Amino acid sequence: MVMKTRIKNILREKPLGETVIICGWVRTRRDTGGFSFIEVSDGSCLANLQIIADDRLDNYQSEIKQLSTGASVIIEGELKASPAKGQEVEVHATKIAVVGKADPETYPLQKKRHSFEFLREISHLRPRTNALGAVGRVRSRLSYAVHQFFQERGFVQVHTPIITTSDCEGAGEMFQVTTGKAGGKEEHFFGRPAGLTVSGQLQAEVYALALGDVYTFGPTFRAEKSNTSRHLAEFWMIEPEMAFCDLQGNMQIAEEMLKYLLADAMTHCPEDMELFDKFIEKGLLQKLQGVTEQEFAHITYTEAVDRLKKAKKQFEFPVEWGLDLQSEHERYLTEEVFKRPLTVTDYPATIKPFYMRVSDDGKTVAAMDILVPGIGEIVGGSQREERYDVLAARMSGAGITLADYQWYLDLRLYGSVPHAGFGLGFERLIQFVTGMTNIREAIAFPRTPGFAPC
RNA sequence: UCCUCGGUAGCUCAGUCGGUAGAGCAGGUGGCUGUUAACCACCUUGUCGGCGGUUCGAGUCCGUCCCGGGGAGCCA
Repeated sequence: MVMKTRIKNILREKPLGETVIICGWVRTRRDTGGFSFIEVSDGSCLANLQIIADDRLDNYQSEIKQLSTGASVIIEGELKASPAKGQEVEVHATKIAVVGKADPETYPLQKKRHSFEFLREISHLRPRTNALGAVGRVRSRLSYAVHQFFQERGFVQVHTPIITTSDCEGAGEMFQVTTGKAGGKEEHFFGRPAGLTVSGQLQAEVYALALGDVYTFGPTFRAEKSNTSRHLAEFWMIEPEMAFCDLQGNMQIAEEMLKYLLADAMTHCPEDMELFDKFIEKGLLQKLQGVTEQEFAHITYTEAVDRLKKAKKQFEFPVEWGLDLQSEHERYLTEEVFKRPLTVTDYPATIKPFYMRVSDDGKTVAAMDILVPGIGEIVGGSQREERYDVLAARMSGAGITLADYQWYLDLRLYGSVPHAGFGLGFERLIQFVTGMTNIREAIAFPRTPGFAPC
């Protein structure tokens, strides 16, 4: 194995005069007289490294001058200060090995800008572009920051099951899991119908009532035929669950976490974030900076309904206490009224799932949604119903067979405590942080109805 | 799933009243001693999304299906 130096480190440390070995992919080649400029990316950072290759290289005519976008190379050379504008340093190659060619007649990626729609058709090649590569790095960093945030605060990560026999009411359609031996006497492998999880919440509650503060961070599946810029059939969700915690505490940790993650991306991925700010969403950095500095707005559902009723704006859908807020209503509130993240709490019990805690008024539940400009709902959570009888009644009302969820009810039978939690859509967070308008750019391999090419 | 706008060269797109298809970029060849989406000259590229219909004739009109964008519902 070669002792490669990553371009990120070269650009940070700039070890002038030293011999370095770069392993990467050609982005572009420019010839001029007796030598060529080759820009190489190795994925470690946004920036390319400029390589000077001249005709003293024994394969200059035979291979170097044929190098095209996408080809893989191993380059050995001396790092020198660059005399021209555009880059501080460059490598004067003493040896260039062409590892893998990329036929320019058929290689789909060109030097110019491609539409994201086109890049989606080549999801196996699109991380080689500046924008998707940057998303990949930021996503990785944010994934790390999620763990860091919770671990710093003593939360324990729980790996909740991917295959489950419990539906989480109100969380959409489940994909069914079978052995594939259809026809004849198909038996349920797990003894009863099973599916891919739509949420780890119910199981996270089990561990919260044992370990205190826990979180899950894993894939989630929804068999909804949703075809929008903010829905995926397979997505990642962060779900903290906290024992001895009420709605207030829940709101606090959610706001703290969002701000922590935004700040982390700006601190640790400055070049990538600058790319988004420049080419994807103008003013992105200012927006994110503002979010980290300001307190989130907070209103109750009832106040939201009042505001919407008094609004001069004409809405397509009716506003009435008891009806759920529509997208247009949420967007109006967060984008036009408050112009910052907005937490809406205390929704009518009739429009929220059984597990949310019924408030003293008997009409509302201790629910919270965090709405964000441009995306809408990014967090959905609640204080959970910890009273056995109230929960059982709510479940029966929702048409749930109590016996199937006795394990969930047991949590209220033995040492029940007030507890709360929420779900944060990881891809929606990535959208918000990168400015990507379509969620299909926020995940490496998006799965949507009719689309799962590899 | 519904509404709406699209699908034309490898990519981005133009194509008038129905008369048989074009531009930029990419790619190829040659030129250029420091380029930066390099530059200059020349050259190549088409199942006009699929199927069916109307017509002497369809990229263009009609039907239908597939795919994509935007919006909605569901939600994270």
